[in-house]
Amino acid sequence: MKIYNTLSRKKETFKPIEKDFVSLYTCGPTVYNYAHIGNLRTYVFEDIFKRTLLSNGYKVKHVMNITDVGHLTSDEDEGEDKMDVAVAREKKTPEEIADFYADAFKEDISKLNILQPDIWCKATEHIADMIKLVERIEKNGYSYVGKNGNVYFDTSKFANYGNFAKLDLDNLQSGARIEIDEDKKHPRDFVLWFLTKGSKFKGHILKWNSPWGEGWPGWHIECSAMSIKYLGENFDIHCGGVDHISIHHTNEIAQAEAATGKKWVNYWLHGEFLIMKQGKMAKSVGNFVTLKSLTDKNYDPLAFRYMCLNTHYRKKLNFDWEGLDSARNALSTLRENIRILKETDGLKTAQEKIEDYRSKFLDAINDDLNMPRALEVVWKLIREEEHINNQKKYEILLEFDKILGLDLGRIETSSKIPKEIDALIKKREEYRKKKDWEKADEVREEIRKKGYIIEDAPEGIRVKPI
RNA sequence: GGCGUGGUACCCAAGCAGCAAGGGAGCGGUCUGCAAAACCGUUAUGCGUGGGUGCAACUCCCACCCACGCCUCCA
Repeated sequence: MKIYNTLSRKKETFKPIEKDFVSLYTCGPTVYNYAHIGNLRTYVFEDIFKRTLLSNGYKVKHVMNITDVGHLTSDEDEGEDKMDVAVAREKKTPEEIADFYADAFKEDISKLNILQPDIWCKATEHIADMIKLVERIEKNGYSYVGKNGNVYFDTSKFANYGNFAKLDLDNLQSGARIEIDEDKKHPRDFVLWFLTKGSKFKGHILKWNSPWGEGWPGWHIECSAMSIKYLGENFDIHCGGVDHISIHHTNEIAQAEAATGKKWVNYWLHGEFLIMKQGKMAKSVGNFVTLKSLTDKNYDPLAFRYMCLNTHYRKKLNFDWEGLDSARNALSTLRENIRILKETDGLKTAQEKIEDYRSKFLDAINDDLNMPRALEVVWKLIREEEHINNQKKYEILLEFDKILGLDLGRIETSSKIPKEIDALIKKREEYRKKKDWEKADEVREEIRKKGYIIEDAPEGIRVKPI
């Protein structure tokens, strides 16, 4: 399969370090608030990627972190800690906040049919690993202690700093948007370990002892430390959002490689943003839409998943409600077709035709996860009239769904129809038998008002909640 | 100011040198007592604008316009 590697800015043929085995690290959520659908788009992309790896026969070891250490509102040694803000807002302990939002996150991804990682790792449970990594960096001479006592990474010592993000270091306007920190040798240096004592922000709750004094870890160190712990000093793939390329991942690479002295990650994949009319969605901007706000409006979470699949992961996705409606309708037609295929038979099967569809589908997903093209194959197969029988179509579509994750086999059952509605349906049937259409239509309208739609399909009556 | 991405029908969106995928919506039709669902047909001589290279350009090159992202925590 081919994937676009941010390291080379090219599509590359994927070759894992170990045959048939893939080590995968995906940047996880910060848990001081709900995830929004922009965050979730990235996890959907990563899920499609993981499912594609699995369908190519790889065993995948997937690690995802949970950032339950607060981030400062600025990467400098100032600003409030977001976790502390949540603590003040919700009057809970940091642990309670973190657990609450981590659970909410897991619920969200489960609703989106996203496969769980093999290992969840919480930052607060790996402070010792982070300290060890900072010590290695220190021992190798890549760090210094500022006047305020914070430990900084010395980017000038790391020869390839910024190559990953193609940063033009000479032309970066440091301080253009943020205050230059006097304690750093260079504005682009970043904190490995914050010291409580030196911090301008005094109310910080989470803190630990370290060789440099009591404090808390710099933001970037957690991913480096935990991924190395679970996947080794050199592993296959690291994923995240595009916003992380220039700072977070650039710094992670610097730290990890300064500590180990070897190449850290072979492939980097980044998902593009979901944006609204007024720009990107961000927790810090506060213009975010959660999955719950979708389900509150009776959208199937998988309609959002379909919406994500309709655009390539490296392209910005414009979110609006019309677009979500469009995805919902498409998914519903798709499911309806699957149901019909399951329940009916058709023409004779031409095996070579099936193989043709299968290979086109696999070509699409293996070409840097081209899901719009994969969906095209799905629709063409659905509407294929000539050569493939319905049972075969049904089988192969469910096979495709192992990657799409749209739960296409799900059938909107009539099983939970209340007795009251059931009685009305019987009543309507009686009118229909007598050809009293007026009365029958009245009953249909009554059923509709109670929230159900009746369809007189050729094979019988179907009832669906609206 | 620097770096980057993108502008394809009413909307979303593939394609990226050789007859412009797919979905949604609209319209017309088949089916139906009527609906609904489903299906069929239909909607870009055109791919932001202006130049250039090529037998051939949405696809390559140059300029310009517009939008968005990153350079600050952020998916």
